[in-house]
Amino acid sequence: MRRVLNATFCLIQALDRHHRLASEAEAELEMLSGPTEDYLSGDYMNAPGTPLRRLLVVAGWAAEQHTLPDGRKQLLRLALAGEVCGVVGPPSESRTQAVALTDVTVADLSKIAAMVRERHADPTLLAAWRTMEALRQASDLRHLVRLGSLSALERTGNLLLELYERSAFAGLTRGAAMRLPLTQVQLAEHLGLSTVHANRVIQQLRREGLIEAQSRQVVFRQLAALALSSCYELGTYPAAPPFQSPSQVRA
Amino acid sequence: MRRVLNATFCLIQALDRHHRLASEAEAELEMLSGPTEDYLSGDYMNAPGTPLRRLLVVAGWAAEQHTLPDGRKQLLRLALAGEVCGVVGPPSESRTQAVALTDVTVADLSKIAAMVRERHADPTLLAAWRTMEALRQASDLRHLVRLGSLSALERTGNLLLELYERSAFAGLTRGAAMRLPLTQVQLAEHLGLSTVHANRVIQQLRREGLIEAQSRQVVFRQLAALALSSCYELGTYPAAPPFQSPSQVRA
DNA sequence: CGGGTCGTTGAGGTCAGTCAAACAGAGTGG
DNA sequence: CCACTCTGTTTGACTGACCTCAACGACCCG
Repeated sequence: MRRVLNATFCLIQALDRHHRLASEAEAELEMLSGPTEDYLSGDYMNAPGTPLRRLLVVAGWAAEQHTLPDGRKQLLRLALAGEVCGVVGPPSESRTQAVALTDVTVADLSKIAAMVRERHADPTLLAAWRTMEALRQASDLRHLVRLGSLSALERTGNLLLELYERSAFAGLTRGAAMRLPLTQVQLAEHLGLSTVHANRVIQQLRREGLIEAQSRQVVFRQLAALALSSCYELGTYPAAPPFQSPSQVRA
Repeated sequence: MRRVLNATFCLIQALDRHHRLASEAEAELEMLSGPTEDYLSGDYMNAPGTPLRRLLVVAGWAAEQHTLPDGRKQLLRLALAGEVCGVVGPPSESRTQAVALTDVTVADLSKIAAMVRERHADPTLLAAWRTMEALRQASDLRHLVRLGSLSALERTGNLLLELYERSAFAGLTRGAAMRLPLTQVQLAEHLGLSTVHANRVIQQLRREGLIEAQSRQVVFRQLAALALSSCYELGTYPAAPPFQSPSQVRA
């Protein structure tokens, strides 16, 4: 019971950050939000063969993963707390799965997504939902640029900065510090690098004094310098969250 | 006047392929579709600083292009006739522009997009629109996999095959032949390769007897073999168009 | 203690980028 | 008609970024 409340609350929080919700919208969300599900790091979160559901990440990190016939894996989109995981087009190829990158708690948004699609939702909810999707799309495009045009070093710094801004938006940073519970293997799979090379790149960022990285946490030492050398435009992401109530307490 | 009709007709055709339109939907489209615009190869199609409009490509090829501070360019999404160009998230960074890859005729879909967003549209139109957007998203993800996980050779073959299926869907192929009016420079910018290497890769595909490429046209000699060696899953794209009236006459 | 994952390091190979130059075709102007 | 330019393709030689293979250390947990 506690969990259901948490999911609803987290969802309202997340959407409200994108667009101020009317109380009617909050009521709708409370009615429709289902129970949460827990997964362990590495678990697949969709039944094999079924199309991906839309899952709100309540706590932890998740991603969509594409597996090639020969076993190569590509992490397509990372989703941190407050973001949505598991939206793909209709081909819904069986090679694409939603996977838990850490131990994770998620909530199924299928019903809400359907409601939004059918337009039976509060206008403020629609607006928030749309903004959220637009941001996700922008994030996709940024990653296309990363993979297509940037060197390994730029790519890595660039991604870290985006994750930092997204974390900040979700109220998950403290100063220049950000939790980053991903393994280097996972980072490499997202960045299109070998794990060995990803490791070396991270070390170089450290050596150059741009970041400190240790025990699932990254501290940015020179944000502006890193942004410059990584071709990242700071401030692109909607800035600081409007205001954060003492909410985001860890479950 | 002739042109306006063409744009409307092309739009109806394109949407109808995704989801059978009711006649009410067609009426709505006829009311809202604006005049077409012509651009020359290389032109930017949005006024600088303004957010990208949604443009239906009536004839020719277009793309969204991201330019890095140091001048590197990345073609994000290709749009061929019947597809939409110019959708990006709200950051709408000034570095992203809609560009004509060939001489091109487009129609502004802003009004229709707004109508769809506000839900004042026929249900079949909404469904068609949604399917179209989903396909575009799926295409984005495929390209992420290409750039992140595939070698230059696989990447190129894979892209060609996707373009082939998309062309076929739009009724623009004849047998195993497809028009491909892109320069190798443009292909390279989309594939994240140098033009020199893109050229060598294309030659290798030719040498291996997988394709014939010449004068803006590609002929696939061994579709299945190419798909296998390029990690492309044939048939992922909605198959042949329902039926093509003698419509797609070149303007 | 053994076995697991994760991070780290070294040596060597290869894929793909850079630089440079030459060639082909289309359009232009004399 | 022939230079002439411009864009696009092609080729060669060289360089370097990144990958592969392999092994090792740190840490956690049973």
